[in-house]
Amino acid sequence: MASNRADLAAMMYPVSRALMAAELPILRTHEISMWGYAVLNTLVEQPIHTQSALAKEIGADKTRIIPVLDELQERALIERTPDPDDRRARRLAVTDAGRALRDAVQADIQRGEDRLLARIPAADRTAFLRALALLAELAPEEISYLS
Amino acid sequence: MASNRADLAAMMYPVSRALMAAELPILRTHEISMWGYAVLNTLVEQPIHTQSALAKEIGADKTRIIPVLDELQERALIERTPDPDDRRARRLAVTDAGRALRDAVQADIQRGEDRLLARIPAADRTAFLRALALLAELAPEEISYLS
DNA sequence: TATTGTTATACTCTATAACTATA
DNA sequence: TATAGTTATAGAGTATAACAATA
Repeated sequence: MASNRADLAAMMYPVSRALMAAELPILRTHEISMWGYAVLNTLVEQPIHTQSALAKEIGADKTRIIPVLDELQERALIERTPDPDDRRARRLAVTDAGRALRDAVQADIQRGEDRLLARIPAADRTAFLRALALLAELAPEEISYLS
Repeated sequence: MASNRADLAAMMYPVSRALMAAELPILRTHEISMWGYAVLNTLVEQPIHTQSALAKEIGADKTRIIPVLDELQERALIERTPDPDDRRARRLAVTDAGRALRDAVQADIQRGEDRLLARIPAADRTAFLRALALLAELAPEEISYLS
């Protein structure tokens, strides 16, 4: 199968680092951090019932997102409401302002990404995005070379 | 263009993290670090005339690869020879043993990767690899959303 | 006994500063 | 004055341990 290609990780990791770096100026313009944006992006899909679940969803440690959630809440971009069914937990939901901010950020980011994707021949571009989406939907545990 | 897709970085970064994590057990088996493997991979392509150039090539700081080079040299996987034309510099080249090790490691890694790639429909797979290789060959500076 | 959220702490990785020797 | 290689140090980012409240 492999016709003398470079390792996948060796190709993908530097590219994804560069993609993240390219997002930073945009995020700064909107005064939000990478983790903050990741949280908004996740909560836009659906509210989440515990902070632990959110942390797991975005691949972060539960202790690491606490300052992020604190700031998002202060800025009224998310709501943390005590769960009446489990008084330990705090339900998380994005506010209208949070949704608007994430939409604005994403529009800027994807505008830049589209210019980059334009370098890929149209015939390959959709297949690339389809394959990438497929890989991204795999659970991390499914990406293993053992067994 | 974008038909409601996730951000590129949001898709690629977790995947590349998982790919790197999947390599670790293989690297451990061959008793080499990720950076050590990256160095061998680069030197297999061509010898390099300064450590700074090597560091830049693999996206590392020049101070960070020194212990890596020390160990590779101790294990006779690379050679560091003083450059007669510039006595500050040390030319870097992979040895036969180094080349053999990198070939063995790469075979193991790509065997695992091929199993992963098999999940992608064949019609998309080659286009995916072609597009990924194209992005990987861009200089990091070319991946920018400004201008 | 286990889990949620939290704080404080330790650890890892990475970049910066400062040095010697050459150019 | 600038660069190659090196060392030691500082910083950012991340994970671990321990705690109170609740299940």
